[in-house]
Amino acid sequence: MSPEEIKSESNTPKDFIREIVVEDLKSGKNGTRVHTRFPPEPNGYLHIGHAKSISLNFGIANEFSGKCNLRFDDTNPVKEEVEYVESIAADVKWLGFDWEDRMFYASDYFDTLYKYAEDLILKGKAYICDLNAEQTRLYRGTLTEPGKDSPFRNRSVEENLDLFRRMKAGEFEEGSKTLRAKIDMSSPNINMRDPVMYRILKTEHHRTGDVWQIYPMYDYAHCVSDAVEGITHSICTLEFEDHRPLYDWFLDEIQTQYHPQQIEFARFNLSYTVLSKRKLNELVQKKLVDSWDDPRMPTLAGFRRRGYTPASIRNMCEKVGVAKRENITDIAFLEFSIREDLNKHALRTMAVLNPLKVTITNYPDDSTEELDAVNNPEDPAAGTRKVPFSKVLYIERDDFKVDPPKGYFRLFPGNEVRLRWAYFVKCTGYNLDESTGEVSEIFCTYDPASKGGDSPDGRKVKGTIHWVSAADAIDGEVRLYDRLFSVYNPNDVEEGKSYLDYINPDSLKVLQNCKLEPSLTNAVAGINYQFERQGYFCVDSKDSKPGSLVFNRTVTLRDTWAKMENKSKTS
RNA sequence: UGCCUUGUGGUGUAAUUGGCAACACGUCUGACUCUGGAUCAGAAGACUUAAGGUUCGAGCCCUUACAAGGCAGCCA
Repeated sequence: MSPEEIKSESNTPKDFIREIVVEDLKSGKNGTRVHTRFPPEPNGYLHIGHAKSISLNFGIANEFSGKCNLRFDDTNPVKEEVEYVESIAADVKWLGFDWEDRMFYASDYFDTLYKYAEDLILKGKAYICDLNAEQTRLYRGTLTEPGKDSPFRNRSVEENLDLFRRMKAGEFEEGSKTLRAKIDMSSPNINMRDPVMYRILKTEHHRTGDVWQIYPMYDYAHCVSDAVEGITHSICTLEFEDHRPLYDWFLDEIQTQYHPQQIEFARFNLSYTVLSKRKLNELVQKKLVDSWDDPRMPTLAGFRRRGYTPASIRNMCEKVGVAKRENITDIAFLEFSIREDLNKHALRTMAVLNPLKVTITNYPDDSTEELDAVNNPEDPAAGTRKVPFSKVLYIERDDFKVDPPKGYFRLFPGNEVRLRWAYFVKCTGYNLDESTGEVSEIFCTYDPASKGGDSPDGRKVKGTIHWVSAADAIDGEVRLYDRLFSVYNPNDVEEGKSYLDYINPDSLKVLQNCKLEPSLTNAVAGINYQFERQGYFCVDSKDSKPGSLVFNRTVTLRDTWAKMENKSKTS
């Protein structure tokens, strides 16, 4: 990108990180390079919070003709597994980002890290400490009191080097020794109080197997990994702000060729859900959801199974912006984003979720006809399809009322509505189920002249409802998903309660024997459909089988009628 | 009670060397409509945490408060 382009770009509003990048490009700090990285620890599945970090890092690289690496921060073998690296890579790819040939691991640099550690020892900037974990904590001091020097702080370089090599060789027990940076035990920044660089861990590593007995800590490994990869801007979340002086200290002491700049931004939070790995894990462990990819989970796997598109997630991340203040993004942003995308792209179909039988009394008994239905009014290129019509149909139970409330303009005795893409029908009567008192079926007459959905006499109807031919319908299961929690911020609840007390009991409703239009027979996972007037749905990738289809509701359509009803109920 | 960071409509973000607080979501009207969807038009909603100060003029600069978040793993 030329300086002129950078200049003109800088007129449009930018977040503070992109501003820094632009400034660095102008000053030539890193030449013309922009190089970021997304550095997940492979100890869990990616969630929507990671999506923001991913689109920030890859997005910046793309915008400035730079590069973004995928790097697994795998310095703690006791928590990390290959299963996670695979799912993480798949999720990043699904989101639509490409690390090309740059998938790296912090463990790729274990040799380098070790060598630099010896250099630091040689410089007298690191020492082997025999304090155990408990003692280390005591010596560290507190937030308000300075720490005390470790009694091992002044070992000779020779002794330190010897001990470190023997640590590496596996001569010592776990927890018996650490390598520490020699900085300042009285620093007001606790991270600078001789932080541990290496600990002894006799656990097999998912990539390096059992060759290492010692593993580097995050603070040491991360900055060096960034430097080795030539990262220019190392973007992380706010809780690492206090670590920045340490990040810089290591790189200054080691004198790496590159010295990336760490920049912190506020992590993403979403209303009506939780995003901590611990809490998400607890939901799975306690079987409050069925797995990590349960469509109610805010994991990328969950959103994917729910029917969210990568574009909708990327768009939301962009719109939400990036800053340094605590925030909770309303899930309405995400819902807007998915509706915006699906409205343009989803194929319209008709599906009756709670069927009510309708007999068209003046329609010939054994006749069926094929009517043309538009696949997507937003996209003429999507074409049309045929839908079978016959004497007996199903309509949505909610679309008929014996006693319609004010403003209701669907079916009720004496009222005429349009069956979408079919005919005008007028309700002439209904039967009640004697035991329950519920409407069991209704009767209508149709106007043959209104075929296709318009009456030649110019007569208008207020309501249009969806329907499906009883003889041609296929049965299917439909899972209606809603927000997982019933409160805006489940992380901040009444004293004595936990987020688990606020799980939305109606987050999942399963409907059996829904009646779907026959064109849905061959529906497959990965395609988004709109069930007209209801919402967007997709085939469940796990439980759906040909012949016994299962659909997930991604999100409802906006429903201003429901809003009006709710308002009159509460007022 | 130490250090770091952050306070702008309900929510998320803007405001270019100090110059009428902008945009999006949400909310509310109305129009249109073969989806009570979409679309279109419009409205309401913030004296920018508070109090001082500098200035012709402060969301922006300076004080001092207050509030929120983070930090005492051999986690990341």
